[in-house]
Amino acid sequence: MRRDVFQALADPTRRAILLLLASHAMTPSAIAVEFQTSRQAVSKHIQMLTECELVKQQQQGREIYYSLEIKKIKEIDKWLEQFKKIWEDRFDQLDNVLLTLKKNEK
Amino acid sequence: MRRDVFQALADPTRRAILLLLASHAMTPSAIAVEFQTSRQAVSKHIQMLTECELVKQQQQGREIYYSLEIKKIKEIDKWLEQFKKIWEDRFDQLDNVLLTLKKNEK
DNA sequence: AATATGCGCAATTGATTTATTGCATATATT
DNA sequence: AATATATGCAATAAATCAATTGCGCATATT
Repeated sequence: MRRDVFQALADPTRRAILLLLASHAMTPSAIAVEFQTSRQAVSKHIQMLTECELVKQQQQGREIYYSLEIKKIKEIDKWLEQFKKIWEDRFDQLDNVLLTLKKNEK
Repeated sequence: MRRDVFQALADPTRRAILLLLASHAMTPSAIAVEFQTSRQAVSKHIQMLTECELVKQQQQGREIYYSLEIKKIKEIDKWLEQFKKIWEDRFDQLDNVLLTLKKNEK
């Protein structure tokens, strides 16, 4: 079973759950009422998010509050940074082109 | 068929292809030799990346060079920004805690 | 103590994905 | 002109995923 952060983000419901949890911790049942799916479906999504460590839990009596694990979100950002170097470089190249054009105007 | 950027990133081979194309444009056959999969499998991945506009093509004779579409990568970054606000806020809160502690020391 | 609620776990089913195989088409090479 | 190469497309099979259903267990509520 594939269980990495990117696989977790592939599902729109899971992305929505992450956004929900971003503002405050919630129980699975509370999350379920926000969507059209069943509590069990949400539970499955949460299970995956937990396995990927995108979400952490805190038990309170019989309720379990889930909240966002920001560390992992940062990992995605790290992966993106590999590309940021490139797009900055390309902007640099574009800048150079513009500079050359300006010089030629003179 | 789900065909969004996040779904495209879910597959590790596709992520690797994107990284490959980040440095320079490549043909499907050239990409295929870098991995263990067949050319057709790579072709399928590229097809999906094209549909998501993560990749653009440029035909040169019978060869097709694929290269990264940086715009779309930025879209992922935009999605992440929703969370960045939160984690910055939480750092602010942490800063406040530290400040309070320092004040109490005095 | 009996009942209700919140939750996880397992089995099942249907949908979606991934990789393979085989083929067709267009462009090079000989 | 014949052959080789680069590629896309379609059909199929295998793997994976998502949602439902039904269950059991622990914690609240009455």
